Amino acid sequence: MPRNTLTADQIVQAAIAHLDEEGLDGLTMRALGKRLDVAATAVYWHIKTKDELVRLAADAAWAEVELPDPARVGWRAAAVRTATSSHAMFTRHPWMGQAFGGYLLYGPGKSRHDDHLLAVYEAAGFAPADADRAAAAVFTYVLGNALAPAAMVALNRRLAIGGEDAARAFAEAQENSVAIARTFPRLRERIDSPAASYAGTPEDSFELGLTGMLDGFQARLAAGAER
Amino acid sequence: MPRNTLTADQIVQAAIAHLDEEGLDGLTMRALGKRLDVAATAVYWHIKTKDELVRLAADAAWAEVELPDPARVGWRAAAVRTATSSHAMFTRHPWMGQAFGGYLLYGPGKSRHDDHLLAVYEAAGFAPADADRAAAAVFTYVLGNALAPAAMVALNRRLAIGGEDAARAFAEAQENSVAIARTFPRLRERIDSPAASYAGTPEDSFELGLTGMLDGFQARLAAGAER
DNA sequence: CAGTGTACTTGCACTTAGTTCAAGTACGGG
DNA sequence: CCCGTACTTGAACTAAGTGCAAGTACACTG
Repeated sequence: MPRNTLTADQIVQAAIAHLDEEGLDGLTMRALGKRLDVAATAVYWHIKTKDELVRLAADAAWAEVELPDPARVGWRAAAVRTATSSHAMFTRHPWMGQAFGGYLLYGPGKSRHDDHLLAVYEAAGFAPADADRAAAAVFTYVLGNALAPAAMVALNRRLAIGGEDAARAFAEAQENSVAIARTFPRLRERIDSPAASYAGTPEDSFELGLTGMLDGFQARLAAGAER
Repeated sequence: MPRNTLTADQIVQAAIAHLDEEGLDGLTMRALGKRLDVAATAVYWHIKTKDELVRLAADAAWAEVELPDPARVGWRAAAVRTATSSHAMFTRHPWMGQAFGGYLLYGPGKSRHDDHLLAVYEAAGFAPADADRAAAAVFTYVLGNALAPAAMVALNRRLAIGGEDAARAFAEAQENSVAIARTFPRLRERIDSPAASYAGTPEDSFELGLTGMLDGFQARLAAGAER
């Protein structure tokens, strides 16, 4: 093995730094090569494609997020902290807001966030379906907020996705369009399992998450509080 | 003026059809030209760039959304309908989930959704700050959910944004990262106006929107309802 | 110490996609 | 019949992802 040799980890760290500084569009293989003082194509020995590189960078970025213990701080505080720390991660790495769209579905076990968020509500004694909906609602709220900084970066820029088998993926997307719950590994497990006791449809999840929010607003309205 | 001539509207309609069928990545100028039975570069006489074309397509797609009258159906029903119809639009046009990130900031007065959503809560008698937060929370919830179908399309694909002046946009993005409220024209107007009575910070908006949701969940938890 | 295989690294080149531009073309008006 | 305006075209430039054949350097073996 040569001595001063590239490693996949070096590449991922350099990619994160580059993404943070230049944004998702700033990450070109040639630019990354320049940063590593290496030919652009040298990266391809260690990493299959640019997509995989971004995914690895996203994995590494998620690992930075500190997740609270719901048993110690209570479910409300845990939910808020989970949401805010995740949001802080999105703020620190704005490219994640864009990349996470694809990252969501890169496979189960990749993100600790979904499992943890669900556990928060389960620990509080929510009925399974309600825990699912609450976790999904909070996460999509964070994700929606995370898109704001990403949108600012995207201002006056170009957004593009590329790949093959568009028609099939498209059909699948429409079929599952409302089912963000399915994109969380443990929720998917529960939903797809034959023994699952999950009774709600994806539409239920969306509607009830929304009405859950409205209940909260109504309480504030009733209290007439101008905070 | 020649007889069988392209129009900007024809191009936009073709672009929407193409985006719906092939996704954001499927829209290449050459493919669009083929669909219009015209050279790819003919489009450039009518439309400045591909970015502008996507923006025009997004404008046209938003125009399809039916928005309810809060005075007639009540604010809760109006909020749900606004959210669901907007979500349906994102489902019908999954590329919007990606494109909207940039679309959000293309300028004020482009989307009816934000104004309408705010009006819903104002009509219900919410305090201004609470109305802002509720509108922002609901919208980000929809937006987060909308990202799920987009994510499915993005599966195994590539996400990229391109453009210039990255550093400045990036700094601006970080500064305003939590302020999704600012991305809504009327909210921005209220926040930036010297006479504004809006007292909350963007962080307040995020935290209070979140706790508003949690209040709703708590009510459901207390009711012990397994719906 | 010489040889050899493995683990990289490199430059070249191919491809796709956005965009520009000089050169056309067609149609309405005079 | 001519001419100008309003388009349309094909060639070409650029940037970026990626494959490939060829090279290089290090560790290990004998």
